[in-house]
Amino acid sequence: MWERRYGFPSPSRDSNGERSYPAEQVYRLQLIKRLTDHGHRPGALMGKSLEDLALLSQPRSQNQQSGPSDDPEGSTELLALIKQHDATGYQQAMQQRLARKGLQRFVQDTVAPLIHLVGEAWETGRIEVFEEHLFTEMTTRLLRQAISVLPAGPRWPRVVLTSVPDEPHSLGLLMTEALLALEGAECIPLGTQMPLLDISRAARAHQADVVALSFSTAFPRRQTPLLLKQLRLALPAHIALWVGGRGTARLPGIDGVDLLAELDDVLKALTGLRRLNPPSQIQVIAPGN
Amino acid sequence: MWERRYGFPSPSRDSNGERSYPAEQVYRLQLIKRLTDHGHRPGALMGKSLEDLALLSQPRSQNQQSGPSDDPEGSTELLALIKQHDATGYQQAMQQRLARKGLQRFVQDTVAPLIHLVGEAWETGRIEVFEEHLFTEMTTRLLRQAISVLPAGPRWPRVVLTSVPDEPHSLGLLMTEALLALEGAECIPLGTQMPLLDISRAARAHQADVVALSFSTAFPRRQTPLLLKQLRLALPAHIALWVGGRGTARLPGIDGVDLLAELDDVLKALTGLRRLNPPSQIQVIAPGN
DNA sequence: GAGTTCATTTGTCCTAGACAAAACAGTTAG
DNA sequence: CTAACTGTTTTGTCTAGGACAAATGAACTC
Repeated sequence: MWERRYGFPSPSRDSNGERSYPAEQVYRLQLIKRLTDHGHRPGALMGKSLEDLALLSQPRSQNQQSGPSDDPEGSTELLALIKQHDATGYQQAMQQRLARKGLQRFVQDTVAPLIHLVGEAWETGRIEVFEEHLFTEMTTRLLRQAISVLPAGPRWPRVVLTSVPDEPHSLGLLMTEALLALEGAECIPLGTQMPLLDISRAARAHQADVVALSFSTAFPRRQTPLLLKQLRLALPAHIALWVGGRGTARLPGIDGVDLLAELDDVLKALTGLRRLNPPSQIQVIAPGN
Repeated sequence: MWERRYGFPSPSRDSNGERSYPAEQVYRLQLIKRLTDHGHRPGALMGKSLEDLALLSQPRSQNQQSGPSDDPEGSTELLALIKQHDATGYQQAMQQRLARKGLQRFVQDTVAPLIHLVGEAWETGRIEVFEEHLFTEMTTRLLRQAISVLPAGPRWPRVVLTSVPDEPHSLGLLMTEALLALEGAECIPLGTQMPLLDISRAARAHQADVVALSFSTAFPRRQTPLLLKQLRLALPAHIALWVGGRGTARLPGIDGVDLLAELDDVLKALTGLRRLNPPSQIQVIAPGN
């Protein structure tokens, strides 16, 4: 469509008349993809030169006035380990931080900023695909292990954690699970990419009090509101719907959907829910709403 | 295309002239999808009645003559726990089996058959999406934890584990990792869905001796051979390429690609590699081939 | 300065034609 | 009777341009 409409890209044709994209145009398209993901409009980008595009990519971290210690958690250091492909070193450095700070602060002050940093590096192409994968894998393992050693006990409320189709990112869910499990909630992690109807079925089957969804920045913002409305409709009224992740920034409010912009809001939402449905009501089905 | 060619599906149109598929046709399409995935051809299925389609789906477990104790590992029992949505019970039952049998036998005798059983249930629609997700999540956690407690030490060879784009299944990789890690190999798990060029980059960056890929039955068989040839070409000659999973059944042999049809073959391949490159050569770059 | 209306942008659907690769079937040779 | 070769059919995916609705941004009014 862009080819027809803007004259770019303009691929050559192979012997079968099929489009063949020169590496230069592919690179340009990758650049454009990054920029459109950040809100730039295709029509405005098509005419620009490679330099102009590169310029637009850069000045992202300009807005934040950086203090004397902009990176108190050593995220840069951790990222450096990843970029050296030192899986063991990374794991040890993270374990050390986890032991020093405790799980909650570790998640909020170390993991979350690091994920953000990696996301930024990803968007600007400063990190290789396999480096990002290694990071995700190692961090996932760390968090899973940290969660698995938490003490057992009576848990409430029951929270189903998952993401919608086309949203494969699981780290946000895992961080949330860590925070919730710490506070004594019962987490039912169902992986990512669950069709809407199945989310609803899962919530009923597991007698969940809450369904928590995560959206990354990469998720196509376009369809999010409709998606959430549909899910809210499919879900029984007494089950809360929590939605978080950077992909929910600047999302219009929806009735019956709790937007958790920051990780901190997860804990607030939990407190709020518990105030409304005091612990005496544990095991009561459908406490009303 | 099917609509144009076979007259099915024949969706109604909404007010915008866009196709709208009745639930019955969607169900029928799901049935057809399952059958084509198992080798049936679309043209032959289109004319059939719902009953005929259902009949074709059934007789899969017919071939194996079932002995008196067809399910010695209690897979059915474990699956039942999943279908009762009893995550805790499943986890405990698995932990118990793991403790009793040891990791290697656990993986080969319990996890692998169970994954197979779940896959079968999935293909015939006898398991809900969210049940399959819960199973995957719980099993993943189990295996990861089992791997993480293995003792450290000098490890060789270095094996990069990943899958190609459009192949999101990770349990096969995780089982392989468990077996390899047990035998003292150094595993570098890079998650799933890595573009070919990045697999090659990763292998170089991590100085891997082996790249191990996993293909599930759901992977489009069509493109597998070409994919593997391309990857083999992109990869340095001294790095072995191991390919496994049920998606590689009936795959034509490819030069320089080791087909591991069964989990057991992983261990054989490891032994073979070690015989060719004896441990004295540890740290030697590109031992020739 | 905030809300409403209009114009533009943009993604996604529509139809129909063509062809190459894969799968099958039939034939021939050992 | 098996195995390799050849021709035919099936099947997926590409091609082209047309249309329209939802999303976005700009201009206007209160």
